[in-house]
Amino acid sequence: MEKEMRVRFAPSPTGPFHIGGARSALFNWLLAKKMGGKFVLRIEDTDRKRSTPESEENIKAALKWLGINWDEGVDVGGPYGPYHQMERLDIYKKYTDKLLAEGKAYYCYCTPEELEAERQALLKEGKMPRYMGKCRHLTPEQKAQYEAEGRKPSIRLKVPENETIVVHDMVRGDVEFDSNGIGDFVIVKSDGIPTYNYAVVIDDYLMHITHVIRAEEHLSNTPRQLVVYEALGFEKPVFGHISLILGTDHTKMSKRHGATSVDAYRKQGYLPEGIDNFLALLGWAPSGEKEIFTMEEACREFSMEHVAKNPAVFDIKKLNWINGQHIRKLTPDAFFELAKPFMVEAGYMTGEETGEKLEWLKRVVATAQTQVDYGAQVPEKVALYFTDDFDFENEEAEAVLKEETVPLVMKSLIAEFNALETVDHDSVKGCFKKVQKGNKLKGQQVYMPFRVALTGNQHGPELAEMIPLMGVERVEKRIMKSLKKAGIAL
RNA sequence: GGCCGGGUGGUCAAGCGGUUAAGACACCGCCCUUUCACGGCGGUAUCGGGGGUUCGAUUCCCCCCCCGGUCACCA
Repeated sequence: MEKEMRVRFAPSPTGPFHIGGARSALFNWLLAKKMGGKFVLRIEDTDRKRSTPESEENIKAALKWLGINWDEGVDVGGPYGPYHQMERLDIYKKYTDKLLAEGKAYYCYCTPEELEAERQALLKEGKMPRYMGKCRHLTPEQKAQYEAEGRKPSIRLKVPENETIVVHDMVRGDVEFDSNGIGDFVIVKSDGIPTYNYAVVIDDYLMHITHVIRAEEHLSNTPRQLVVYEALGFEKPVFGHISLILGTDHTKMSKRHGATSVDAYRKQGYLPEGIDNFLALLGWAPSGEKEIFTMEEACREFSMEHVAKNPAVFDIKKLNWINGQHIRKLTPDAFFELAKPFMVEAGYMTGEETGEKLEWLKRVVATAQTQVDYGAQVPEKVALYFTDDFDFENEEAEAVLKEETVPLVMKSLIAEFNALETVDHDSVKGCFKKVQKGNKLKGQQVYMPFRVALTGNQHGPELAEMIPLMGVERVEKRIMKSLKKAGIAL
């Protein structure tokens, strides 16, 4: 039997959850689901200065929102916990002691200033800055001397010389590195906390991770981690480095490219299925031509073999289109729920409405479902139902009302509406037809002036849909006001 | 700068030695519609450059160019 596939997502809680992180998590999740494996969520909180509980909560909430649930990890537990690195310090220590005892690692008493001086000197010579192993062979006397000075040592790993380190990568193939390009790096900081390149190896091994899928920025870290695997005698996982997401200027996506946090998109009223769909398409393509799909459909087809090597530019227009497609598939009630916070924010509702008022709001919001790409766009689309105060959009619109048939059209239409027993789409439509035919007018001559008088705009939703929602009384008031403004008497 | 990765239309991308080089977004036009949107149909536009290998290169190899990543007691 094949060994169970186990993947992980291991963010550090140092800021709002980034869209790039979401894609890494998504690819891992897709792979795990596809292969019937397990997805582990580990929190890498060893950077005590930047890690915050808020960030961790933000990440977990965003993952849940996106539908990326974890089988093992923080909060849910699992057989290989704990899943916060700061709770695993004793575990790392055990391995560090072993490395020290075997002479594979050593104490380094260099100060940041000394390190910086060495780096600058190397740079000056045109060499690659790296640690040259100054403390590699300290005598007991020298150590005692440093200790007496009160220097707190860090611990470095001895990196073998003249070796070719090859990373077997699922998306890039074999990538070779020269071990001489890597200096003895720090595995435990002077405060006793392990560094990323060290802790990640121990954790991945202990958590039985079989496939490490992460962003390309980690590719050049991988040879360092491989050295740790060797020193510890651990079996290595398979790696897969997916490309970066770029901004429109082709540099790594950052704040100046607009919203980069998952939260920002959630707050704009994007759908998790829209974001997932878009992210999945960045670096991966399904075999067919269908580009709109659910998470379930995606993981059925997902394969690392079809993951692209080249970085992808984040195109908000395509995201909008994809999200719009998912919005159109929503039930009216689901769409209403999506729109609600924005409607409340716009002051169009309180969220406490019930009965007829609520039903009316739902009907109004429903008119926007084919018009928007994300929730925040709803209020502007339905604004005309909430205020009777409007201007003509331009002179061209106002000019429409100067037609000589306008007074007749207006008078007849309003009379017809008032005579209606039930005001709904079909009956209103009937009124338009009756007035049009009865006066032998063209559609343009009746619909357009009425639209302009009613909304001030030449474009908008279907009149037969709009009028029942506004009610005849309001319609009449708005018409009269517009005509007066345009200087037309009935 | 060293090391590493990448380069198919404006963007996301199929392609894996022989194709009229898919498809999607965006853009333009047409249709539907009273208008807009939705939807439908169609169009413009691409293999970074130069050498090889081969009967034949977008596809394989080399060089150049361009872009990106990384060189921390951050992850």
